[in-house]
Amino acid sequence: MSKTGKSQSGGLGVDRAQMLLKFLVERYIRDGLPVGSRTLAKDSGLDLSPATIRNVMADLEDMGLVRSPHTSAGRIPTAKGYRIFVDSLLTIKPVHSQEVESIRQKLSQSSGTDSLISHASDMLSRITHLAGVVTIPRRERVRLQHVEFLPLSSRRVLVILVVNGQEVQNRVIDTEREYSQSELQQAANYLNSEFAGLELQEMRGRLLASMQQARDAMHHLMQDAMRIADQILDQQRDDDYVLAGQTNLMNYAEMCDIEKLRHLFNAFNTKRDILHILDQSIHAEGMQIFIGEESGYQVLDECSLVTAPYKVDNEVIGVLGVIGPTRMAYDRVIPIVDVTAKVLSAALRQD
Amino acid sequence: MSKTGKSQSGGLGVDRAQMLLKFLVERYIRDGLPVGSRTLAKDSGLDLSPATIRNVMADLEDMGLVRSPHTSAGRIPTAKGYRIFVDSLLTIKPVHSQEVESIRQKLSQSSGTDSLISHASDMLSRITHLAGVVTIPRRERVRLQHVEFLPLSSRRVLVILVVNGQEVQNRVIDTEREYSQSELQQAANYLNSEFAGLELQEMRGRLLASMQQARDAMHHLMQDAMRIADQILDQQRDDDYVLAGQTNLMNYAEMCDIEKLRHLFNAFNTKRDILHILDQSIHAEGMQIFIGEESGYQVLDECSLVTAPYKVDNEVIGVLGVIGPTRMAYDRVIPIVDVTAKVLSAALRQD
DNA sequence: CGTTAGCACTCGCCTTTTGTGAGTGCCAAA
DNA sequence: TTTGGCACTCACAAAAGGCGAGTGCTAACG
Repeated sequence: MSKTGKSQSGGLGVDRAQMLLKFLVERYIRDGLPVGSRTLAKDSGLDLSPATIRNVMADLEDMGLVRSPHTSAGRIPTAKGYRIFVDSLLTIKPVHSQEVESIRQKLSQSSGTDSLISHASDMLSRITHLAGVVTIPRRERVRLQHVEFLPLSSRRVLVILVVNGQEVQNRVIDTEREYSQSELQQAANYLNSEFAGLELQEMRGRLLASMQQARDAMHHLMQDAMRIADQILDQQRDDDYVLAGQTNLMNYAEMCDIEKLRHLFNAFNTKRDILHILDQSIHAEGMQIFIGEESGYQVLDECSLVTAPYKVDNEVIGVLGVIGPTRMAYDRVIPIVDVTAKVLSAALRQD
Repeated sequence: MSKTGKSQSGGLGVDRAQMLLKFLVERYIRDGLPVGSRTLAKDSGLDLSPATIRNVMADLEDMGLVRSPHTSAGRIPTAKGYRIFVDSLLTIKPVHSQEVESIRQKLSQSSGTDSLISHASDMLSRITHLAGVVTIPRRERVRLQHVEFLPLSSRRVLVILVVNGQEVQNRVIDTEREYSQSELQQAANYLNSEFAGLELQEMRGRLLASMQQARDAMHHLMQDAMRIADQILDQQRDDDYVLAGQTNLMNYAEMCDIEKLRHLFNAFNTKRDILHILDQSIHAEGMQIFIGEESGYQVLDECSLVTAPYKVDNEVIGVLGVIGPTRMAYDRVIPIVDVTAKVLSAALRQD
């Protein structure tokens, strides 16, 4: 009845419902308490009586955008309600310039990819008071810069690979036969002169080809080196993330349930599920927001995840974001995540 | 009165009090509930009436070994009570052989110091159901094996140091002037031939001496290299630990207080305080047990820490242990920590 | 027809009350 | 020295009551 009435009232009526939803969500985010019709009537700015509001609320409830925790409490937004709010009602708050500056400063003064990542995560958690998460960058193109073989014992060789400018990867391999120092040197020289600057995958191909032609003495060592390259490519795949400020999450009332918190923290440690969700955002072009149950993962019930990809050379190489209660200040968090991604991208470029 | 009475009763009386304390602590550890005189009378094996027990309890309370949470509850051990219990009453339970085996297996199949450490931590937490902690090994003697300079850009050089067999450290330095590839090569050769096999500190000394004599062209680069060596020594100092199974702590009733838990977790993240306590155990010769307030750190109230040092070549290079509620199963935990330290030591030796 | 006031009703939450039982301390007797 | 007895103390749980915010519905109003 009232539903049809509302839809018949044309654009204005819908607008009013949306205004009220917006106000309700904002209020609930602010106070964490169910919002009643009286509050809405008084503070929404619209000149309506509580009774009218109640009718609108009934409509919103029918649409599945709000719900009452119990008979005589106000309404709180559902995941669907948050969705509408975030997608079309949200007024983004500009980031405080001193916050941007502090991020920039922190990231500019940190050297090395690793510390960059962990500082980014830290800044995210500190500014938003939520948990910050940044995936370890995964470069599709792993470019060999330099390789070094170092004999450890008779049949063990330490392989050091410098890739992508300044990342150092190292691994011990057990060789099939003993190599002399000069042999190792020779092999390294060969690889460096032939393949420096190439991507690991390409190097792999060429190495295979050249080995088929000339089955030289280095054959086995080269094969081992290739195995290493493969391993590095593999390792690249099952990557990792850095989390900061988990403890922030303990401050929120909705997290008072210790059992829930435990599961969430377990998920953080296990990493698998979280990585899976983050993976979804790495392939999306822009920011992504997962609200509560939407993520499909039980542990993230009542939690939202705001993510933004970061890139180098216009290529997405990782995702960062924050995890917090569904009831987070999206208007502040979204731009902060956005700007952090940009600053991190910039910092990585000149790195 | 009764106190003098007890001490006059000679050895037997004291024994009885100790027996009762032991039983009380064991029972409290098992159930987590205050233990009353009736329970003690019924299950302690001693043939005494509750009233007698009460007298003994009053004595123990006077000595500060037990206390009542409130007027009409049983007694629970104080930190001092736990101390006596652990120091002189505890009957150690042998470690289940399959547990030792699982530790050994896990550690033997992990390659590299880092994974060894984190697996050790993981096993500790898994077997004890508490939080496991293992410090990153700090070798007093950092022995240079090989050094490599790699030009990144005009004034940036990547320094790769291989130390202690297979550990690779790398750092980027900004140089004062531009060095050619051959200059870098030359410098590396010099360092490798002169200092390979020496400890960093000794190298530092000799380098200083030789630089005073011959102020050669490499002067600055050498200085930079020395700075790196220093940094590595420094970094060695303010080291780090690996924590596993924090979430286990959430299972314990005494941790239901979210505020307390938050502080504890914060301490884990900050690392400073925890490191400080662990530092104390690294200089002690054997196992160490910190009970509750004894540690002197507020956050570890109601928590105990059981640690054991681990060594390589008879030199202590780190500490491992578990953190849990004061009310932990010391009889099981202590030997587990002990054996894990031994297994880790063994695994590191052949590494 | 949308909007509003009025009203009965619901229900979470807080406080108070009350009962219960485990456990104590003390005393006097064995 | 040990024990039984007894009065007493409290934490804890369940029950009861009051409060108040908020709802849904209905009927009246412009």
